[in-house]
Amino acid sequence: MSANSRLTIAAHALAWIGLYQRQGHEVATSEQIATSANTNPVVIRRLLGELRRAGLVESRRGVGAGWSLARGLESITLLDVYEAVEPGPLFAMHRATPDQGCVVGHGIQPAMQGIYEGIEETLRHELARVTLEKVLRDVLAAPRQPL
Amino acid sequence: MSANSRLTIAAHALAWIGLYQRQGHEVATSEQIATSANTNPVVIRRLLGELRRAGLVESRRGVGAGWSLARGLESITLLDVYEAVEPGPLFAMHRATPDQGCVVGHGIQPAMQGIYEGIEETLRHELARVTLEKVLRDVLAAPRQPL
DNA sequence: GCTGACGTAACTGTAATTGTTACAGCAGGC
DNA sequence: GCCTGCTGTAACAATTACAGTTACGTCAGC
Repeated sequence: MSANSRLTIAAHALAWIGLYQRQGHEVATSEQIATSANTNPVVIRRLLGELRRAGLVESRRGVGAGWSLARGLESITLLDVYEAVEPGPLFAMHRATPDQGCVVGHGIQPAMQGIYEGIEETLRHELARVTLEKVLRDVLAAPRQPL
Repeated sequence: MSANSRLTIAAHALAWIGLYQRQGHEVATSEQIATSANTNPVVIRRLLGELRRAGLVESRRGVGAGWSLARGLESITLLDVYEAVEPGPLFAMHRATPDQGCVVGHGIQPAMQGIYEGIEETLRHELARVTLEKVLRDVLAAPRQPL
């Protein structure tokens, strides 16, 4: 489907900020997060900007600038992140509108629309069941690399 | 997500063939289906080729060539079509592997992997609940355009 | 051998994602 | 009042996938 990594990177960033704050720091910089995620700081700032628009994080400017959580990790779900970061639907319709003179061409879009809506609703429900708190817990539960 | 229309077009093609066969015809051509879906016959042949590999349709060559269902519409589910037509996962991991020296960078991929697997399993379950028979029923239930 | 459609390669256009550079703007410290 | 470090955002390149299109070899029945 040519899936993208936006949800993954956004969850990574939130988990990173959350852990960093638990260690006593006030704000995290896009530079630090980008290093952990092995990507470019601008990519992180873009994603965090969308999360801020959704009210999940806050940013400070000036000296001592950076990013902090607007809500606790336990109150943020993957659905919140998904909706902030993925605008479009899961499945697309025909590019060109099908032949309306054909029975199938005429009825296929409303039919699939209805089916897709139900499926996306289920997906949302599943995403809503996973909090970022659980994500961080799973992250920390990963087996340590033996040196 | 940059969603594609492959599942939609494949379902369209199967519903079209199914209806056409119920009207007494033996095989449908990619040309006819492409006209209904308002796309190119090659696009249809490519998709139907994948459905054939999955055992959902059959094709004849030579004179009187075309496509026919290998199984009844009531025994084909959207999951069958989805698996035939969409190879990859729903969500992607990081492009570059994250910093393994960072706790989050190290644990994020197994954590998200596990979460994503559960979600995709639910998606599959939902897709499996919809038969192509139901799709065709919904298609035919669409309100007629008044002339 | 003629015909009509499949099977598939090859190429193009378009769009999305990601990475990257560049630079203006802000806020606190000196 | 200027310096500094980071945000905010524009702009562009590289890569990739999807969809559309053309072209042509292949097959099977007449």
